[in-house]
Amino acid sequence: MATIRDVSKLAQVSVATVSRVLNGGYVNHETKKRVTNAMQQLNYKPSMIAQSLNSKKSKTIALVIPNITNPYFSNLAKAVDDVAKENGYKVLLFNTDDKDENIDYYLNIARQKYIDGLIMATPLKDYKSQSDVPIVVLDRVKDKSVDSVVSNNRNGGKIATQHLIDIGCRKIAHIKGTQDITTAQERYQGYLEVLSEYNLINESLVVEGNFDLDSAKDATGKLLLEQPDIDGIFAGNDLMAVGALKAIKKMGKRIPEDVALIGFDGIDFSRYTEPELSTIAQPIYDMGALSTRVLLDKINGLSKDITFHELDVSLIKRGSTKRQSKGE
Amino acid sequence: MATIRDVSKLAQVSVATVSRVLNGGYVNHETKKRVTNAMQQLNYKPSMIAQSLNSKKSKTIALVIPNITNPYFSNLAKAVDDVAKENGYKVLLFNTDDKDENIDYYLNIARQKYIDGLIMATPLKDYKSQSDVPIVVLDRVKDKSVDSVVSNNRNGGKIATQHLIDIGCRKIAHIKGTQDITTAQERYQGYLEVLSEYNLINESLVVEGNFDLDSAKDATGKLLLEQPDIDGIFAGNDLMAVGALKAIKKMGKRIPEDVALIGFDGIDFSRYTEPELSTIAQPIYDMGALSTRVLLDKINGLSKDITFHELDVSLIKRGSTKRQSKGE
DNA sequence: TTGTAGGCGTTATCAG
DNA sequence: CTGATAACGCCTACAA
Repeated sequence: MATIRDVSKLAQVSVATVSRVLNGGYVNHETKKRVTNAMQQLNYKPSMIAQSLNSKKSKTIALVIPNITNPYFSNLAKAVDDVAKENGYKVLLFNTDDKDENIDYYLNIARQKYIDGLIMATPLKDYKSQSDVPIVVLDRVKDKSVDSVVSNNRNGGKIATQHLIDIGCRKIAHIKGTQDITTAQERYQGYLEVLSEYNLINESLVVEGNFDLDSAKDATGKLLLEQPDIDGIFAGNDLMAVGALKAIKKMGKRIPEDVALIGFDGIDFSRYTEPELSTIAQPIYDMGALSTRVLLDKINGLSKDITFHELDVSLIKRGSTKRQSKGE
Repeated sequence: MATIRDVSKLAQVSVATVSRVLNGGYVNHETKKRVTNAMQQLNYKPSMIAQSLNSKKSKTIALVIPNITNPYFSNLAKAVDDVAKENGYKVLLFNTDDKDENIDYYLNIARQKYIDGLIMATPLKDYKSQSDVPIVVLDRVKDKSVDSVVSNNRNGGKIATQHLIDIGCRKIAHIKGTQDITTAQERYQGYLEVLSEYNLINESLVVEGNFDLDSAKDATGKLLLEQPDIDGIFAGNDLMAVGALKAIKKMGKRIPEDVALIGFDGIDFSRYTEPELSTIAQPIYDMGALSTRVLLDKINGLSKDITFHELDVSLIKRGSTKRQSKGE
């Protein structure tokens, strides 16, 4: 590993000069050429570690997510990585495994490695942002003391529910997500709001799932057994919608003829089912990209004040809600 | 940010002593207590960057994958992260975006950041492993000069094909993956081997997909149009199997009655389809975990020689191949 | 335009 | 058992 000193010797200049050609300072054209030649001969690349030690910056950001295996988060990661790369930043992956308790562990590592900033996409309640590194959070509105990027979940819940009503559903169930997660609350809120407009609210139509397939499958199975006349289901996310779909089919009901079904997220695999799932698409990639940009701006001091971005969701109509507009 | 010097002052000892309590050297019990107290008061955490500068190690490994969005790789990433975390290592994410040309870029970053080792899960042809950092590759057998972890793709191809035969298929098509990828070649090989045993080989039954859904859907559509009597399809991976499934259904054929279908990988979503997909499951998590362990052993000098691990795949029978053992 | 020297935070060596 | 001090590789005044 060639060091700056090796280069300086070979080029017969001081290390300061080498450093200058590296970072763009005043340096004579000729000597500059000598230096770059030397660098190439030695295949010299500056040690980012040494640079970090005195700049206290690392040109890397950390992405904190509960589970990279979840398509929602892997898509997010892709976006973050893309934007980071564009700007010469690296991405350290912090997969919390849904263990929010360990958040301090990650925060400490961030400090110790001079991580320049964090993107937190974990549904963490509240952590005292005692840390001094810039942070952007996703999907958390509670505390407006942090920069955040969210999508309009409440509105999404409304759109989904309204869509079910539009295609003729009158007994609409909701498989809600874990309620300590704000996004789940909001989607539920949206659902309630629309139903109340139509005087269709019925508490027994709401069950809670775990944001995963199996919990939703079970819940839906029971629900359908108790109330066979349910004609529409809004699932809190796509994964649960798949679970619901399986339960519905298992009972011998047809989708969408007997029960219409809509999910939330707009994950790729919502297209894999039969029928394909209608869903409320979140601009996942955009959210990841935007939060990264916001973070980088923070890091580079381009933006000083706390920002709050809310992105729009959109309805994707597919087979699972495609009816011959029976009713209105 | 408290430094070791701050601690040393507060505890009234030299930095050397602080360093000793940190790394476990001889130090008097009393003074040790003073030091740890000081550390706590100051909320001192050693700078990993400074440590790295000294040791030329970073306690972080890099994971190089083509696309984190692909469930295969995100599951891999999870495994790598788990094992790394267990051992106090961090994971830097290198998402190549299928651009293998940039591999040098990543290799350089690795050098410049004193990355301790790399896990390469990209279907790269060959790169001169001129780098001196330990590397473990996944899914590449060509060159046995590198440590590698693979699964038995050829055998998987055989098992899949044999299974189709066992349930009575006689005209078995194969949607193979891009053939510059060794794993795709091997699966294809396995397919051919079994068919040749039964004298069932027919070149017109093989088409190439792009490892993604849509390409496979198109390919299968055409294939089925030309040869309506195909009664079994082995897809090169699960994603393509989903594509095939859609094409089959679109033609009004039943699965598995008219056409049986089997995929490869064992990705979660192979359960989301209707019927659920039979598949050859790779021990993805195990592969990721194992390769990480191999890498860490390399890093810590516990293993000096080049190792080659081949893991077994397993047949998962599900709805898409469930027949009333018609025929043999 | 170029060189010298001090500092970034730790660890390791070598005396005491 | 403890304390100076030199490295690690780079950047940045400060001088020249």
